[in-house]
Amino acid sequence: MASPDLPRPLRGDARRNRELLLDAARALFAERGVDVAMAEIARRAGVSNGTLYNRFPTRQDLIEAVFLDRLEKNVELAEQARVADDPWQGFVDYVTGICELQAADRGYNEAVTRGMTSPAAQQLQATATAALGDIFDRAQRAGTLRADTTIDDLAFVVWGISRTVDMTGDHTPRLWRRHLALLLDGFRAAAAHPLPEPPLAAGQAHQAMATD
Amino acid sequence: MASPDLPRPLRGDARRNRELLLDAARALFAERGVDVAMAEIARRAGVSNGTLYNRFPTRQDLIEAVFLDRLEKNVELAEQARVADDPWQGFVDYVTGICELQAADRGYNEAVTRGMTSPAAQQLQATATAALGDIFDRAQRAGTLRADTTIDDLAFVVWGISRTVDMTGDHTPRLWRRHLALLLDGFRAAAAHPLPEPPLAAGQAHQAMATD
DNA sequence: GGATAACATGACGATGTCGTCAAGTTCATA
DNA sequence: TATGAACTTGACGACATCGTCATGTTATCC
Repeated sequence: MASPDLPRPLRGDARRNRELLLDAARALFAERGVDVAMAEIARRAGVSNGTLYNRFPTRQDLIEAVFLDRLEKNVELAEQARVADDPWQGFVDYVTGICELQAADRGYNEAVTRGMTSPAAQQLQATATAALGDIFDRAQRAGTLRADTTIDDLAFVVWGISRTVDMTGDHTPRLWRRHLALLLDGFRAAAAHPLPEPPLAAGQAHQAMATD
Repeated sequence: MASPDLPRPLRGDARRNRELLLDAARALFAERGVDVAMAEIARRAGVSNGTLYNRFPTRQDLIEAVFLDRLEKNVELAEQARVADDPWQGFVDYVTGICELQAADRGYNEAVTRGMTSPAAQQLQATATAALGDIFDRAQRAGTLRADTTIDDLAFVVWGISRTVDMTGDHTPRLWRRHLALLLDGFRAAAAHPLPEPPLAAGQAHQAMATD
């Protein structure tokens, strides 16, 4: 049957409209979050809402298409941090990097929270998780990162910083760095006091915070 | 002329319906947040939506009526912590207490975030803020709480924990205590590394996090 | 340059929420 | 117990968003 399951390529106008929609969605997601009205995205892109639904049948499809490159950026950050000269500095740089992604785009954290289910996204997340494991191991073996933490504890950082960005981003756009500095001091081995609860199990963390 | 500006007392049935509405709203706010549909609150209370709007013309009125007693609880926690034997323990107890309030009631943090504008609420917030100032001073003078933090930095704790509760409360209801422990370790003087940004100005913090 | 599949359009019905109001009912007072 | 004010009711119009679909248009291929 000569059927390679490749989807046939889009027609020229359809491809152009797809790009216009992605641009519009990217901008609106960044400033107002991923729950903006679909009709508004279409209007901003200069196409009808019918076209929007033709290209992206569900909001989730649109979200995943928009944020795939942010996931790639995330992986890139992790790869750099994994080979940093100073293990602790690598850890700090990575964490700071993903927080910067969030500070720059209100929709990013919402998208990751919702979960990215496309195969491409899953793959990137797996890669980032693996690299993050190395980053953690190195920093813990160096004795700077406290030994009783897990990569799943980074969910606290991501969640907390995104909330601070939501609350203060408009008015004091750099304040989240203060929040992060306080949090990071709590991750130092020198600061360690016993933790009262076990960390999130790996599966739960993945479900809840995806990869970043 | 002979006009004490006291509002006349409600009629018996109206008073009863008011209580039914408050009970219904309290329960729904706690489990689903303060944005539940007004009609659903009325239905749960067993009255018509018209009655709901008669008693509480705006959602904000209802929210403030529901959460006033939580603010009182907050003040109570602060008064206790202010006279604790160990200043650091007092600080920890207070912070843990307000986090417990949030963990028990999804609506509480939303309500405070939105701001409580009634005179009674404002007064309670002012009292709590004053007590919190003392708690901070004592713990800093004792040398356990790092000196470069401000009461406004507690906003980070409140915001972060509420987010963690939102994300994990259903599945791992005690996990937020781990998050809090990590945060508190970052507030210890022994852990202090320089902070990159100045704290929120007092006015902004009040606006943003109210009193807790 | 014509035929056809791919695509775009925007009006539409469905759904959910809000706050109001005219009409009916109940409480409180004398 | 009768009267008027206080209160309750639930239907209603306004609004916003969603996803669909019949119709009209455009690109692509022979």
